[in-house]
Amino acid sequence: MSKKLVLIDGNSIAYRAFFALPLLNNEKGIHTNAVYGFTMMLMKILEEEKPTHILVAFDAGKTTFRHKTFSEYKGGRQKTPPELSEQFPFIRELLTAYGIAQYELENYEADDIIGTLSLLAEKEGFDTKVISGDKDLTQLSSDKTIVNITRKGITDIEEYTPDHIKEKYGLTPIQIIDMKGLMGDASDNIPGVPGVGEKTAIKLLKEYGSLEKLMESLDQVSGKKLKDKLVEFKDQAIMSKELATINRQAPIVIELSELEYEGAENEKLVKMFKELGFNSLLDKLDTDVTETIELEDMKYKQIDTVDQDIFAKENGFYVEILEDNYHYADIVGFAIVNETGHYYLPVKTALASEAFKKWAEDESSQKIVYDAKRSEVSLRHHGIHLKGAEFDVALASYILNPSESPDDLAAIARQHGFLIVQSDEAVFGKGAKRKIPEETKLAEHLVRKADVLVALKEKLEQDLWDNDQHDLFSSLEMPLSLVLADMEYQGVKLDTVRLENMGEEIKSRLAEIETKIFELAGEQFNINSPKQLGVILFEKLGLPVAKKTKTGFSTSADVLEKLASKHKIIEEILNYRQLGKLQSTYIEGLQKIVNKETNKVHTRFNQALTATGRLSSTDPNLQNIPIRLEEGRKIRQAFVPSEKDWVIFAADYSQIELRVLAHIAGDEKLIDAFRNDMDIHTKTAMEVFHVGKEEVTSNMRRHAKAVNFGIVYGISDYGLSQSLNISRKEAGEFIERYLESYPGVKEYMDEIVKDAKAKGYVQTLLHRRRYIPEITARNFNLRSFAERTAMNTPIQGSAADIIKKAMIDMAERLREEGLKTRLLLQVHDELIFEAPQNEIERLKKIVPEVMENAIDLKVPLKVDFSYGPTWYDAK
DNA sequence: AACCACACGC
DNA sequence: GACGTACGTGTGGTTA
Repeated sequence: MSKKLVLIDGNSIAYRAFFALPLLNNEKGIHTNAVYGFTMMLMKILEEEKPTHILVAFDAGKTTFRHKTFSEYKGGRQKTPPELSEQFPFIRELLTAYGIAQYELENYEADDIIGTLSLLAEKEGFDTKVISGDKDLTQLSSDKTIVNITRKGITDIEEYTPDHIKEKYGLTPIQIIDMKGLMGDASDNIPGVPGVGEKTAIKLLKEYGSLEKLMESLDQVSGKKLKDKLVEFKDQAIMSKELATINRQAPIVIELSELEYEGAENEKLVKMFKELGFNSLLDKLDTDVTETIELEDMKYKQIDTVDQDIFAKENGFYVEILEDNYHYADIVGFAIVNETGHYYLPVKTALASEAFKKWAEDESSQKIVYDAKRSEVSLRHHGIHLKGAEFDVALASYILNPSESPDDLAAIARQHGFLIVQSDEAVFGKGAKRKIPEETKLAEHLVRKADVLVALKEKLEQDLWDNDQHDLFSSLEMPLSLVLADMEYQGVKLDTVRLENMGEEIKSRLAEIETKIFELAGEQFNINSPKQLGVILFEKLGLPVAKKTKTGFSTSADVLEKLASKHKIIEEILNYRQLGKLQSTYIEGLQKIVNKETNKVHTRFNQALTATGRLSSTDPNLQNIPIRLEEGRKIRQAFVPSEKDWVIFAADYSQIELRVLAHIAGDEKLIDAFRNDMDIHTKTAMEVFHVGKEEVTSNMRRHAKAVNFGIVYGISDYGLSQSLNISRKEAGEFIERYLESYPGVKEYMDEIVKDAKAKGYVQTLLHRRRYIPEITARNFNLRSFAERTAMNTPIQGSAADIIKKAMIDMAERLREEGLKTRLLLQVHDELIFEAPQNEIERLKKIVPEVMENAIDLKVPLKVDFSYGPTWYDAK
């Protein structure tokens, strides 16, 4: 068996983890982010690399042999933050529990230990993997040694093989040292040659091979300035190279055989993880350890005849369905836990029982559930209308922290310290192996879940009160789940004949385009393969390469559009892509999921997913049906009312996010613009370009629109530059001018960032929260991203609050007025209904009225609507 | 099965 | 001195 050695640069990884993750605390107030990140990284490495041998190297003292060469080495470095220093003992302890060797050596750095051991390992025929956050280590890369450098965070890595280095820099691994010698390294305070950066260094090395050879042939170097610098700083360059060179002959006493990895001591790890509060990592450990020690016997009663005695005023009620998609899925079992006891109800018993149905439909009997909508919809398929589901643990958890994404009840329970439930994956298995276990195992699992629901409710409800979010939960999200359940259950009717015809037409057009493309390319290939397409375009046809992805040439639409004038094939490919997308995602996609008997599609709205509070839609996603291009928009002709002589009625908020911004920021100009119902993009163009209304050109309006878009979505200057195809500098200037134009907005942006820093979170008009720990990050990008998030979330999130409120109000109004009209879909700022012809006149009044009055802002909300025989016509 | 590149909506 | 840049869903290709 081949031998595999993993060498980890301990200090570097700890640093990376510390700066990449927010400052987590465990219960005792000890900082744990670096330990957590380190652990995640270790778990990943152990799983992916399956090393036979492993070692973590640490830097020893402050000074090393390099300081003799250059006393300023690593000078000017900020000292290690105490929040990080205090975590090193835990990392050491963690490694001990993992049974992983650690090593440090007086006068040497971790680099040198790794360099020495990897050389030894090469001689002994090991395959070696080096893990670090420091690119210097790439000089160790060889055909036996691969160097992984963390890119962002701790788990995203870049793999440096000699080939990759060649591709990236055009250099051999050894030449990396020469490069450092020439360009220096600010972080280690290695001076290099002033004025020589990466580009110049690479150029010189490609020409002369090494620093020494370069110095021998200095007279041949082109460029007087460069030559002078090289002459002047020759000695400094040579010293820099020496500093950057990893010592591969360090006096190490440990032997490779001592590094053998024999596996972790799971019990120690479990104990440590618990102390550190790493509950989410616990179940990644060997499952028997965590679960056998955690779970004591759960006493429950299996119910074969339902009688009144098993119900109470407040009940934990768990409805189990194994499939992801709960429409038409089989219910697997039920559990009820209340003051009278713990009960497991087999499906057959429950569904055949009148008493059970009566209880489920009894509003006054309160149920604490996990995923109310899921439970409601699946019960409705059995003729049961679930009522009294007043506390949904999944929704409560989401409201408390929308950025967490627990994937089952056990995960939520664990977050709150309840370790009495196993994960669904552990009980049911995953992927192809997912199945219903034997009944006693199933029963116990379900009863545990119902049990923990009751415990969680108490905890979560208190947290909601503490955060002033109880109203958001009980008056918005809970009632909304009922509205959404109705929408999903109702479904949307498709004209499948129409869909089929469109599919036929597209199919023949695709075939034509394909023929043309093959002719133009001079050969046949898979147009859908970016890899093959790249070879054709950029190698065979020799088109200029504008952008590369990490796997090869980029062939994305924005790249291709720039090549359109260079070759006729481009236009055809763009066409092919467009039609192919319609065919595969929309025509075939919808056909795959439509109910063959009713011709309806039943999407699922995920109410507990996005960090901003928006909904999402899956199977099918009905929130991304084409509209921008006419070709695709026609897909909407296949969305029709489910009853004869009904119509589709669509109503959308006009500029809801910018109106929300006007309100939150209290910007007078923006408020004024909306009160006067101005075209906001034209208005913005007038302000940003300092022109009158008449002088606004379409291009100015387009730019202004993109800036408004950027504000709403929190994009960066880079993002804006991409969407407008302008330089980043220009984009930055646009944003600046925008903020000058609307000083109230500028003030809001500054305040909200400050506020987020102080509180650690931002919130929406209806108290939806989003925590933004990265706001204090030292890493510029991480922090910038966090700042944009802080600015954007209250805007987008409040808009989401408002439309959710409108949905609830709308459902209530339709009920009150006894209308047959049904709400079918929500697409972030619009609501889509199906309605009988004879209700249209009333809807024209009611819908805008309800939507516009969902909330009271400093500016009016404006709703546009339209209707027609298909969704397409409702435009 | 997991990952990527790409494309659709807001 | 570089980082890598609204979000979410689904598809086909590729690789493991």
